[in-house]
Amino acid sequence: MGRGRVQLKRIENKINRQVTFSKRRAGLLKKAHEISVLCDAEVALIVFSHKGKLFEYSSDSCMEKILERYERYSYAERQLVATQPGSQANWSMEYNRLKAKVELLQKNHRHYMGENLDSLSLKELQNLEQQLDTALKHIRSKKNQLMYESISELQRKEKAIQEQNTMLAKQIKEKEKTIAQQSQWGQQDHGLNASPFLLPQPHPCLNIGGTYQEEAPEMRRNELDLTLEPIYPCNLGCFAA
Amino acid sequence: MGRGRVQLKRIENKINRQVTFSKRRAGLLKKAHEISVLCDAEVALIVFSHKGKLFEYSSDSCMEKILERYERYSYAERQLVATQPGSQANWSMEYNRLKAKVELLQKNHRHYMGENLDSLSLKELQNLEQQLDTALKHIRSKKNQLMYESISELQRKEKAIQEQNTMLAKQIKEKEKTIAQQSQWGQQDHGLNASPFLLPQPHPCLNIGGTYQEEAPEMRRNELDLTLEPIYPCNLGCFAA
DNA sequence: AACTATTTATAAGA
DNA sequence: TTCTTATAAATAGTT
Repeated sequence: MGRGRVQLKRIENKINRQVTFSKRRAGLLKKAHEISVLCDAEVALIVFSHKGKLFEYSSDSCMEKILERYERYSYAERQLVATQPGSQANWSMEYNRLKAKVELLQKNHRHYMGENLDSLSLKELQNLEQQLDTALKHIRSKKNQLMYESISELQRKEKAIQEQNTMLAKQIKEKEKTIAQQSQWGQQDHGLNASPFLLPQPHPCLNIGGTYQEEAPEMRRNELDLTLEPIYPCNLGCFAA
Repeated sequence: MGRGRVQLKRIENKINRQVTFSKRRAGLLKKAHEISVLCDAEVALIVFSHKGKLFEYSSDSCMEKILERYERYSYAERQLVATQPGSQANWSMEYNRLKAKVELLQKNHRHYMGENLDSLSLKELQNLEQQLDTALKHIRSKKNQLMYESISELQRKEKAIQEQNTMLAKQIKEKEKTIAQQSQWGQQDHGLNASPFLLPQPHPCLNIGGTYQEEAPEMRRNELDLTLEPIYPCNLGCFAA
């Protein structure tokens, strides 16, 4: 794409290569992100430049999680390190123990993901089903709780702001009244700027009748923005230990 | 790129999402390959579809190599392991890596069990919910499959036994006929116990008309005992270490 | 699985 | 490096 057709071979000009790398890298990362969002896929992308610099992208679940899932999938089982003599014996044992643990956990995890079910009996499947069902209930309950909390919090804030608005509007009315009275009395006093708390925001309220003030909260409730997350997912910082 | 501008958000239509995934995946893999060739870069790309299918690309040096390089890079970056003297450095690093893996897996597992949900964000909860939902569907599908197989097997057996019954009943009728004939002819022969294949079970069939024989399999199909499992679920033997 | 009207990506130039 | 622009590629919607 660009002014000329491009041959699929290493760009020999160093500058050109660097520039192309820069541009295409950006494009590649962008596309990786797009497919992950559009198609709800889990994507991990790792790029080492010719000079060895690392660039990476991973969709919301963090890189380590994805790589782990990958390793589970393509188990190019690495050979267990042969037991070694002397002081390393303990290490080796401990290491193997951990490794077995990991394998067991991964196997279970696969089952919890609904994968590799062929090895399970009907009974085991029933157990698994029940467990996941329970888990799902907990998760949904927690999710609902969070959402309700968000809504409550937003409503609380909204109410507070609304009250502030009302108060400010009242202040303005009083000021206007005072001004009107002063005008009636034909006095030349300059009281226009004597309102120290007057903020710019409340101005629109001047045009609002009393009943609209009542309706506003209901009207706005349906417009609450529940997109609590930023558009660009950031890594969860897992696996930091 | 295409006939319409595209919003960067999950495509809700399942068919559309699948098609787009297919197309964009091809594009992404192609671009990954191009940048690796054009710019002499090392690229690893892992994509899990929404359904959990794996697609991957890695430039000439194989995936495992790149992932290893990645882990080395990111571990070095985080200065996870204090540099240790002598030959134990590698062991220690590897050991800690595994340990972290175990912790991560255990944490995940708890989430999959619907526990320790307080640390999760709304978005993470949503992801988890969806994943469990999918898993549950797979599990239930597998369970149903097993149950249907059980039913088929039982029906097959039932039919075989029924046929045997019919045959035996026929034999008995013939014997009775013979006996009746012998009686008619006034012979005193004791042929009552002369039927070596007579079993106690088939007796009820003697009272059954020919048409009922046809209906019986259908009638009984609904009485199949499907309580194949004991009520008490047992653990899957996970994580005994 | 093909077909296109469009949008995007990007090579080359500044 | 960054911006611009002409053009190649990718792809969304359609058939």
